[in-house]
Amino acid sequence: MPNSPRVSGEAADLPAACNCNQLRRAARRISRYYDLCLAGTGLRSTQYTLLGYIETEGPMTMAALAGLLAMDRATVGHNLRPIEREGLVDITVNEKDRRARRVSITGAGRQALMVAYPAWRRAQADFEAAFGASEAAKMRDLMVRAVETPLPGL
Amino acid sequence: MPNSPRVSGEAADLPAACNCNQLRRAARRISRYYDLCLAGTGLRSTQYTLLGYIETEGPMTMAALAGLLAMDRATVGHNLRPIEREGLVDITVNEKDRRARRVSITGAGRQALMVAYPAWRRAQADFEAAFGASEAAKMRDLMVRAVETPLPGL
DNA sequence: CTCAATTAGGGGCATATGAGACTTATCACC
DNA sequence: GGTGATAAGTCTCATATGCCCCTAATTGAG
Repeated sequence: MPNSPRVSGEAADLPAACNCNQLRRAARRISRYYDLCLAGTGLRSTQYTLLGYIETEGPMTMAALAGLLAMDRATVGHNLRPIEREGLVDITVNEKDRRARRVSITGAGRQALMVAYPAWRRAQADFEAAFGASEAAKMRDLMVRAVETPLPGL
Repeated sequence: MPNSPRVSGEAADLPAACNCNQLRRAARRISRYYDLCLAGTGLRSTQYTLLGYIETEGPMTMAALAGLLAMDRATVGHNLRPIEREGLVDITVNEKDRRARRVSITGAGRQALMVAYPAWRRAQADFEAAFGASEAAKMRDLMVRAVETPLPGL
């Protein structure tokens, strides 16, 4: 067919030029590797990160967790469900402000974190060996700046 | 409590040092912004990207799409479902290799892409204005290299 | 003190993501 | 030309992600 209308000239390389697409592509691939390494520890990468923040920052509200993770409040609630069910975190009503919940890590949660730590270490080390440690540091810095970039309406 | 055992000394800043976490944090935030801009166009960012690849690269199998998107084959199948239902792509059996499916964009799919293009352009422009165009280019380059980094068992 | 605006979460919905087991089809080797 | 290995997709299941709308609680303006 002679007429397969393209969206536009500039759009021809859209996917490759799209910041969002490239970010998500890389996030998928790296997440798969970290999850592969974590397989068998009982924790997914999201859960490992969630527990890690609570462990290092101490008990906090879901909104605070959402801020740390650059995650929607509702998503935090959803993601806490499985690890609450397994007793890795406690969620209690904050008596000072009864709207809020206090999310804290349990002994079992710390245990799970310790068990998973070597697997995470392996993922981190493998990735940095292949990608380059300094490149990885550069990448993390860019990611932090991307998260902190103010965007209209967000 | 004096004894709140920490996982380990090195683990104290785990979440911030984790390549996977920082990548996902940024992907969440930037995705939210692109999706916010795309709201009302009828396409999510994933769907826009999927259609964009099919439009620019031409009809291909799900496995080929999975490769382009650094996405699991099953996930490609799932993500095609909504846009197939809405008639934006056609999925037909490849008669040369009856295991494979040929995924192609339809006229309605090109139309949807054209309608969403200004919104995508706005998201891209806004992000690069705030983050810096050269930083964005640097980021995309790092993301491509991350995807192409060989990892054991992946 | 009162009431509107705001904030914290929950519930429902839809898409996004990938593992694992399975089905079907192709290919390579003998 | 069988036959075992491999490849493409699907189905099921569980988690991940974020929207909207809702309720409850707090805060602020007057």
